[in-house]
Amino acid sequence: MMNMDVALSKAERTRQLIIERAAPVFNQKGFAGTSMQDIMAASGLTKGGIYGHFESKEEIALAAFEHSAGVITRMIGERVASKESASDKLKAILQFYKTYLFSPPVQGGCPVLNTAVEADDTNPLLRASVVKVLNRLHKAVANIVLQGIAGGEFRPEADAHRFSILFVSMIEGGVMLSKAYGDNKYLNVVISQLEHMLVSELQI
Amino acid sequence: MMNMDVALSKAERTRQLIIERAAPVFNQKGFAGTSMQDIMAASGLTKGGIYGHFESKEEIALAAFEHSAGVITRMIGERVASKESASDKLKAILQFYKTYLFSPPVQGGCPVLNTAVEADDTNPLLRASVVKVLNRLHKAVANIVLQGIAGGEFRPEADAHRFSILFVSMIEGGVMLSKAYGDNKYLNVVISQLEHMLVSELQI
DNA sequence: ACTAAAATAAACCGAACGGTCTTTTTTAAA
DNA sequence: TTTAAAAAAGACCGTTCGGTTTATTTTAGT
Repeated sequence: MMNMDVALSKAERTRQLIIERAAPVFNQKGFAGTSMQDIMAASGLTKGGIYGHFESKEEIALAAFEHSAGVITRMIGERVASKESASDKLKAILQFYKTYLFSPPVQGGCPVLNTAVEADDTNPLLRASVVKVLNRLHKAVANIVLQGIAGGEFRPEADAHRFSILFVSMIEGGVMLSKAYGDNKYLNVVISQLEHMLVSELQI
Repeated sequence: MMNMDVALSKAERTRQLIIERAAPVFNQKGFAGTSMQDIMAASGLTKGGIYGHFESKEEIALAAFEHSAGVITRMIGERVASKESASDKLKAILQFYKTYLFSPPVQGGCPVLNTAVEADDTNPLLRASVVKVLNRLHKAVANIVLQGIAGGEFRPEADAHRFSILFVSMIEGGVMLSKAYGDNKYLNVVISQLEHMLVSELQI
């Protein structure tokens, strides 16, 4: 048996490959719209190979969504960490979403939006996973606002929780419109409004 | 053959029944997630009966989406028509969405959001239909703003097109969050912000 | 009441579905 | 280099898929 401490085992690497290859497929076609054939084609493995690593299609979808969400969360985290001020951090998130549709981290648009909309009435496990990611996102934004308040950069009476709800709603709404129209304009309008609100509602 | 002028033919009534019964199913499960079995169960007809009125599952989905969108468009239209001032008209739309998730006109949330998200990468026909509905919605909102400007109610420099983009994005984003969380709070925050923007950005 | 047409039921189609099982191949420690 | 275990292939499972076809029932004008 191979060394488990040094690196990923073959099985773990293959599992990861399946997840990475399946993620954009699920993100484009959805859970119901993606077949095992699609995952076979994307991963280059046969059914036997895939089911050696996962118990069900749903387990793959769950792992794929968490992977996609992780990619985005990490990219946002990097951009946020690279900025000092709270307003620069928020602007960095907005900048990230500006390039979202042209060069998407995971093909198919925003996995949170896609999965939330498909899963809310049909798949409790996926929905629960979406809620977890949304909570992370909300907390991240709210924490930046709170940091801005604590640092004297934002008004003390600013409502961090409320702002983060607007922040996320507007971005996801803008992503939906821009994807539907195939035109970045809608997302850009929303982002520029958020940049405006940053100044008019938060900044001292 | 029966009289075609007086009323809907049996065929037309049955076709309508299939559409009405299929609409909430498609809106909850999506196109890929809805099977002909589901439509058979919802309509009370067998496959043969259904396929006498439609050529394919896609044709039913298209008609169902247009029906769902029509229901909502009509409800909004009524509420808008019942108000005189532009700001009352916009407020009426917001009020309509406030009760959206508790008593949805079509089960499963917003058909525009649901269909846009599912169809954008997978179903050009459905996507085109979504874009049509979105255009109607945008024009309706923008026209109200323009009417408000013309009537001296809103500032002359108000950007109607831009406002309608924000209006739609925010509502749809709020609907997505509230549906995902199963909590109206998110949509309510977004709506109250839009009510605020109505005053602070449009009103003289 | 008769009848032709319209509407529906129900059996049926091949293909694709998610998932399993057995065999073969690959892997890596001894 | 051998060997036992792990991984993957590929045939196979019953079921369900969207859709068709044919037989039966219902409809409504005469």
